[in-house]
Amino acid sequence: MYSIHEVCQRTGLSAHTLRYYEKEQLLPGVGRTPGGFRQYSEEDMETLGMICCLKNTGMSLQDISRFMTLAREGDHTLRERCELLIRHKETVLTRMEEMQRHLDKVSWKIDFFTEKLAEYERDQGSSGAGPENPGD
Amino acid sequence: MYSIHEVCQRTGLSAHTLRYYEKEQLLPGVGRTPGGFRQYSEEDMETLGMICCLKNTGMSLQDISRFMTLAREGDHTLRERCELLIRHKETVLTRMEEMQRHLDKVSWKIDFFTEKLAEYERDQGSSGAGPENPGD
DNA sequence: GTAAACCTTGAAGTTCACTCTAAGTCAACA
DNA sequence: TGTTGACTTAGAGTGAACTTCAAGGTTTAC
Repeated sequence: MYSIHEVCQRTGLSAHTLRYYEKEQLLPGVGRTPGGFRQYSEEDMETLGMICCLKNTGMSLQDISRFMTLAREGDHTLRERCELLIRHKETVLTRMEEMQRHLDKVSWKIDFFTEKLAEYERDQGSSGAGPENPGD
Repeated sequence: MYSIHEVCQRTGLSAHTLRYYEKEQLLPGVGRTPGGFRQYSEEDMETLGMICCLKNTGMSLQDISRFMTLAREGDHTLRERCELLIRHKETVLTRMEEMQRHLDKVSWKIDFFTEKLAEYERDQGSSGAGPENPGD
């Protein structure tokens, strides 16, 4: 059993965020001490691991909530969850390929700017104050 | 010269978004017809290309706005812009590597769920209504 | 036993990137 | 000349994912 503070340290999520996730049905029904403090079980920690996994690959909290609702319904939703994960993986792969293409464009721009910069500094050097280390 | 409608078609951005970008200083000073309608020049289109390039690689509109302000200041900001782009590229590469790691985790989860599903369906098949194609 | 640190709740506030609304203007066509 | 329909503006609204606040209850260390 872990306090909210321990869970923060293990997951990197803030206490605020953990309470928010509970409210939003991503991880409902977390246990309480007699005093009313949250107590996370080993199973809760595993669920949180899955939540972070999905969140880190860009799934919306709403979709994660739906996935977790299915998980709570039991093994008869295994096929649905499996298919959902496979579709999600494909989405992420597509997104990464797109990102690579966009990044290629940024690389071209860098080449273009580097060339333009070299030209500009050559002009500055010949007509202006001169290079800082002429005899280097 | 392009009307806002033509720019929408060429960039995939909505008219609302184009006006918003103008207001937010990403692309200020777009020309007007005598009647007050926006007229985008060839140069504006190039700037928009750069904006989309940065946006598509996840740069915030605030940072894009800063970049565009530098661009308007002239060639003496070339070095700064070049360095900025290089740093951005590194950030994106790091983000993509992280994403790949997170995606690997999703893949493991899929394997795990696939196995669990096979087990579950085997159990269902032996104790329940039986497979749908017993003689296949 | 009391003070400081930490927890609880519900609700309001924040940031980002749009997106929509209202009220009015402009252009093209019958 | 009138009527569509696309354009203009300022400003309000939206949704996602938190984040902060206020007011109070619980633990723990001295």
